Amino acid sequence: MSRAQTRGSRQGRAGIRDVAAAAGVSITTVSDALNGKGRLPDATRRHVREVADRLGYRPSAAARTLRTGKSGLIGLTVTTYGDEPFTFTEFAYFAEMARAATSAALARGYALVILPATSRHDVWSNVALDGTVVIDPSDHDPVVTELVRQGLPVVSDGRPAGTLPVTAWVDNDHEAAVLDLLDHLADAGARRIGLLTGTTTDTYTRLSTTAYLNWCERVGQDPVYEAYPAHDPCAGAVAADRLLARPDRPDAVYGLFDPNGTDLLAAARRYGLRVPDDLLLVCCSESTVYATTEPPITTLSLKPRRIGTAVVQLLIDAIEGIDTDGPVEQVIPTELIVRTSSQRRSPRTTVSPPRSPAKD
Amino acid sequence: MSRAQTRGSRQGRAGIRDVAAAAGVSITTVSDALNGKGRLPDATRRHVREVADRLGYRPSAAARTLRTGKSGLIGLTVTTYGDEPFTFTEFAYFAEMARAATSAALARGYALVILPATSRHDVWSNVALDGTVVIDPSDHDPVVTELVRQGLPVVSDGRPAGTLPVTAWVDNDHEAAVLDLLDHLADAGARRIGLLTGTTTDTYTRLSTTAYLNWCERVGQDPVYEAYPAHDPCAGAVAADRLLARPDRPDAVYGLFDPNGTDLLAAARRYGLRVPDDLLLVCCSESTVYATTEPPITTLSLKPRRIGTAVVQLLIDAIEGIDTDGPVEQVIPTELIVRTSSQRRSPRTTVSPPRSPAKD
DNA sequence: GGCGTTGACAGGTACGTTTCTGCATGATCG
DNA sequence: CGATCATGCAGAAACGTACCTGTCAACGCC
Repeated sequence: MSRAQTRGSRQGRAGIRDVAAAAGVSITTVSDALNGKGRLPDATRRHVREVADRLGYRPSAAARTLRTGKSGLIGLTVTTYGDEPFTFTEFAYFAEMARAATSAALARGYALVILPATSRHDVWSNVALDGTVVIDPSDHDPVVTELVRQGLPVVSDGRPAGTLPVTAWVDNDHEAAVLDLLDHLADAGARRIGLLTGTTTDTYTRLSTTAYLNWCERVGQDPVYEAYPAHDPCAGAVAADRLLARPDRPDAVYGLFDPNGTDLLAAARRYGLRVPDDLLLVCCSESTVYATTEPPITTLSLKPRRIGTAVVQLLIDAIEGIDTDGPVEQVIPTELIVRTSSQRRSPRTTVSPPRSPAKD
Repeated sequence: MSRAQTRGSRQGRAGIRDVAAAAGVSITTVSDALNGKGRLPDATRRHVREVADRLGYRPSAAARTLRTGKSGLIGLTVTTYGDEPFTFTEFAYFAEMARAATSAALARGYALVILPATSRHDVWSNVALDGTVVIDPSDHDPVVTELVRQGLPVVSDGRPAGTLPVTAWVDNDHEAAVLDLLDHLADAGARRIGLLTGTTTDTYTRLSTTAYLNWCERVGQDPVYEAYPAHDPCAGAVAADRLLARPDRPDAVYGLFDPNGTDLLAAARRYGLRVPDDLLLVCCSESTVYATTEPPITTLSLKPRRIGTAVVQLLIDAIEGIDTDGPVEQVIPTELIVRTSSQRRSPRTTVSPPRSPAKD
């Protein structure tokens, strides 16, 4: 059996060799013609392209990756709780962030691979990545360390704690956001502001909580807060209830996590507290449901779409060698979407307008 | 410069050659030792493994893929609206489905790549896929056709319309779900049930709408419905308002899309309609916020987690050659989560319990 | 003691690209 | 008119792995 026969009879996809043979040119010419490289007359280029189309030729991604060292794939690392990737409470944030990141990556010719932040590197080593986005990495994340050791650029969503050697990071200014928000509540007449926070040690929770404690110290208020494991969807409702059941019940509450708004609203109803008259409410959320709750709830948006886009842009810049020295930092402003729940004297009982389309 | 020097001085990752040299064995032995193949004494196996660890050896995914023809990557195709992948209204469903799919894939050693359902195959051909999950493919989806032509298994979430040659599909029985739901509303005393539906032609919308029309014909009710472009987050609120503003205002409404619950609730408040006394409400949603709205809203869950898991299992089965003839079909039962909004006479004013953890 | 048999490894090829190098051919120029 | 040079293309060497095909020793068997 000759080589030619072997080639010719290959079932499945046509290779670059087949195209070369069919077009009567060399492999080099085919590669150059299709990739727009080399010095070829337009006639040859067109001819090759046409033959390739006719044969339904698709270059092998694996071979290209092996040869060039670039796969066009970006890892999207999500924290896992138990067996499941990403937490329930992060849904809206994660979905929006991932959506923007996917979109930004595709626009630049990259695709996203969802990977868990487990240290089992058997999954990681099975996929050729050009770089990785890490969401809220822990202090000395072994995955990040390993990736950086391999020379891969790593950009984190969330300020890296400790000496984590990321290529770049994007984050909000969580302290400023919380302080601003607490001032807003105080302006609306809050005397004792409570906090619904998490027991986890991630950067977001930590920064937000210390910002709250600092604010309390500054204005001379005793901290009133309940912490619960944020990845447990039930625990939030229980913690909200506990917070409002305290003898030193707060007259305003900020909830750090997405579902806290409905949790707190339900708890307030149980205790006969009117919002915003007896209790001011704000929570950090990307969900649009809070525009149509009764009453609509003020939310703090972390702008996940801008974060997702920024993270991917920085990563691809690093991949494509737009080098900078030292980690690049980018701070995305938050947005406080003020609704009825945080305005003590509602100006008038307005008809709540339809949700806004959430443009950016 | 000798070859050995070239190898030795290679910056970056160590290759299988380096491991073989350092361990004093051949490349074959290293490959066999690490992959658990061949006939090697345990001593050699351990030795090779240890040397590989010491050198920080990670096999090249690209080379492995090129050699074996398997990449361990599964495409997750999402419909795009404009530039953005997946729609806003699908958030909770998509997030849960993707979460389950990711988890199931990882458990079997595969990773998910998010890809848009655009026909621009330049993105597709840049990544080596072992198979693809397609969410709600359109009638003669060119992407699906192309993938199948390449011999890749394709499993769709949603019954394929027309003669789309998918390997397998998973879906709910949407007709049965809608009929069941409408019966439930009728049992609760509804005399005229309205529908909030979409203008898109995807299978879900189409099947659900025709099921509604059939039901109306069967019980002799005039259909009362409003259709709107489901991918526009504002249009839902407007359509909900329009539906309740009609002269033949329904006394019960089913909303096909996730945000319809809050949209309808807000509209009902504008018109002074009490839920469930004046208006019964059900919507199709995976969101847990409907457990804590005022009143809690009955939802139809499509069980996206079970769908995501099933889709991935079927796909990997096909990839790994557990062949079957003809497309495999799997129907996942829906679940009607009955809450206050669809019970005309609420048995007693219960304290609404904390959200359930949504186990499956 | 010749002979299949089996264990333990080495050599070499193929996977399908990209790209470096090289070789003709004709054009340009001093 | 020979030297130089751009042009258009072909050959072949990688990229790093997996696996098929040996080879060589030791070993039991009649």
